[in-house]
Parts: sequence; structure tokens; C-alpha cells
Amino acid sequence: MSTVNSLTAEDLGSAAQRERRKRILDATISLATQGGFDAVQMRAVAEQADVALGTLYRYFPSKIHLLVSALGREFERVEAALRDKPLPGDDPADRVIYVLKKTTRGMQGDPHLTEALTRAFMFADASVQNEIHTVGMLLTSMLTRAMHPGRTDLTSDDVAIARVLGDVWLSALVGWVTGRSSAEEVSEQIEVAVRLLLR
Amino acid sequence: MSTVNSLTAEDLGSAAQRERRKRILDATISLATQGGFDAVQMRAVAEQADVALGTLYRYFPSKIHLLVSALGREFERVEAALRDKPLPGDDPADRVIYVLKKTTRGMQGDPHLTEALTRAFMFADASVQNEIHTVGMLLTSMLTRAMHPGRTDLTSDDVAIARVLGDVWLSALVGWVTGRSSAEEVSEQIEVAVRLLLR
DNA sequence: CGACGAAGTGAAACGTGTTCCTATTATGTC
DNA sequence: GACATAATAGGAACACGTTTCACTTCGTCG
Repeated sequence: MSTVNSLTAEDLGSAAQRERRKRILDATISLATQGGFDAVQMRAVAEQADVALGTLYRYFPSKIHLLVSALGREFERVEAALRDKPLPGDDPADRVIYVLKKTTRGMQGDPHLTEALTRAFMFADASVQNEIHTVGMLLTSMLTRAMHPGRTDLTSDDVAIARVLGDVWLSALVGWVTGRSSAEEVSEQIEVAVRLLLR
Repeated sequence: MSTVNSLTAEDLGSAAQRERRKRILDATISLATQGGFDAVQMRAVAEQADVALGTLYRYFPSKIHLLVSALGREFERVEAALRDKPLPGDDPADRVIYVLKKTTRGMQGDPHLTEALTRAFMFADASVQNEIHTVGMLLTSMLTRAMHPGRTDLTSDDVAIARVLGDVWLSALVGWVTGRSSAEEVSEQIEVAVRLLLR
């Protein structure tokens, strides 16, 4: 494999290494929360994580890898939190709207963090494929579960709809992050897309 | 107005200035075509456009402004080319697919250029609002025209659908640019979205 | 024509992502 | 415990976007 990858938690043998990785991601989230994309400076991350710059680059080969990995970890938390409880809402549309809006509200509560993670996600190129794929799968599976809780045999249309909804949600988020649309507009865009797609 | 803006063609009084602006955008497109986002280096653009670096920054306050402005100019060309001829296809779905696929094919013929412009569009923040807005309007109007040629009274659903389609198209393009999906997958994503939305 | 302000030039300098190199420290093996 | 290997620290150096500044050129007005 010639792709440059971030070291995942499983790759790391020793507890000290997992601990280092965690400190790095914590520092990333902390800096991103305070000042957004620009505040996540590699030297600052290294210092706050108490790690040398070279070590940081050994764990994450670029700032983008670092931020997308952090996004992945956050998304896993969200997905895990949603996985267990049953979702409110009587039909797929209601449940999907619930999930997307709840997630959106969560992100809007942390504008800087959201800005940093979204920008990174959008700027990522092919070398970040793995990390991106992780996030994409989590998003799709959150949406399909909301559409059909507990169902394992999804039609290709189900998956296609989930994908389109994911696209719309991401675009809306980018619009919000970049100051082009308000929180209400994001909400509305999601509702409209859901209404158009889930009947 | 406190926003930092690119100088638009209309702002520029003298012919020499319009000429400079054109040279800058030409150089941008040329470099982007050869080597993509990374190859569009501000010093290189300035040199190729035969303009001082400071002047380049006076015309376009950042690399992102520069690239999004270039995207706007390219989009205007495409939109103008489509505006006049009648579109093939008997129903809205066929015509929308025609427009999106034709545009997509055009962009895929110039992978580096597409990569550069798409990355810039996705990375743009609030300070690029105006330039982004131009592009967004062109895209929406291309799509609504494809849906209902010649119609002026569009329903809010028409606009909403066009917007969702635009989102899907952009996401698909980002996926392609970043090596996550193939040209066929982009095609397919578009068709699926159109099929789901236009009935 | 001459003066004055705006626009353009050229080059230096700064900030931050990234790379590289050497010395030091952990880690695992016999 | 001694050694080989890998991982980390520490820091210099490089690349490119961006800023700054002193100077020159251009266009316009009196």
C-alpha cells in the first residue's frame, strides 16, 4: 500500500502510543474549539499534546489527516450515542429530520470546531481516502438506521436516498460554516430535501 | 461594506486594467489546467500575467478569491453556451441529466483545472460570499431552465429541487476530484438523484 | 506644463505547513 | 544486562500564501 495513512488506534501497539494519539486528538479538538481551522497549528498541537513536531507528523501525515481523523472520532461518539436509543418519530422522514437536526444543533453549538472539521473534510484529497470513508460510512449508516431502524436488508434506493440526504446536509453545513446561510436556512434545507425524497 | 472583494470587471475603469484582470485570470486557468490547485502559486500567476505580486493581491485579495473568480468566469461561459440552444430531452429529468452530464464531462476533460476550482470553491469562507453567490446563482438558473425552459414563474419546489440537485452534483464532483469516486459513479449519483427528485 | 494621488513595481520579510537531520530514549531480543 | 532497532525529541530549514514598504509610473486636474 502506497497511500499515506494516519496511524489508527488499532495500529498502535503500546499503551503509551495510544495515549499519545489520544493526547494529539484531544489537543486538536481543543484548539479547533477555541479558534477554528486556523487555530489548529501543527506546532501548537504538538506542544499542547506534549509531543515533538516530528512525532505529530509520524502519527498524522498532514493537518488535514489530523482534522479528518478528529472528525471521525467525534462522529463515532455521535453515532454511538444514537445507536442504542430508539429514535423518536413515527415515519422515516420524521426520524431522519430528528437525527440530522440534532446533529446539526450539536455542531452549531461549537461553531469553531465545526468550521475546522468541515473545512478539513471538504479540502481533503485522495490521500485522506480512508479517513473520509470512515466518516462517510458513519453518516450513511446513521441515516439508513433512522429511515429503517433495525432493518438489515436495505434496498438500493434506501442507500441512494441516504446518500443524497448526506450530500445535502454537507452542502448545507458548508454554507453555514462559510457564513452563506443561517442556522434556520440549514434546518429548512434539510426539511425540504427530506420532504422531497421520503414519501 | 467591510468585506474584502475581488475587483470585478465592471469596477475597473481603464482598458489597461480590464486587460490586466483578464491576463491574471488567464494565467490562473492556465496554471490550474497544467498542475491543479497546488500549481496555482501566487508568484507564478503574477509572473505569467506579467504583473507584480502586489498588484495581483490588489485585484484578488487571496488565492481563493482568485480561483473562485476564475470559476465564475468559466461558469459564465458554460451557462452562456447553454442558454441559447434548446436542450434535448422530452421531460425535465432528461434535460437536467443532459445539462449536468455535459457539464461534468466538460470538467472531467480538464481534471487539474476542475480540481483547482472545486477545491477553492469548497474551501472558500465568508469573505468570498459574493463570488460564491455568483456561481451558485448560475448553477441554479442552469438547472431550473433545464427543468422548465422559458418558464419564468418557478414554484418554490422547483427552486428547492434545483438546489438539492446542485448540492448532489457538487458533492459528487468533490468525490471525483478527491479520488473517492469514478466518473461513472458521478454519472450514476446524478441520475439517481434526478430520478428520485423529478417525477 | 507641473503637481498630486492612485495604481503598479520589486523585493524583502513574516507565518505556518511540511521536511529533514541528529541526538536521545524506549522497546524488544538474546 | 547488553545490544539492535525503532520511536521520540528538538530544532533548523524550506515552500508558499500573505503583508509591507519604498520607489516609480500613470492619469487627471488646475
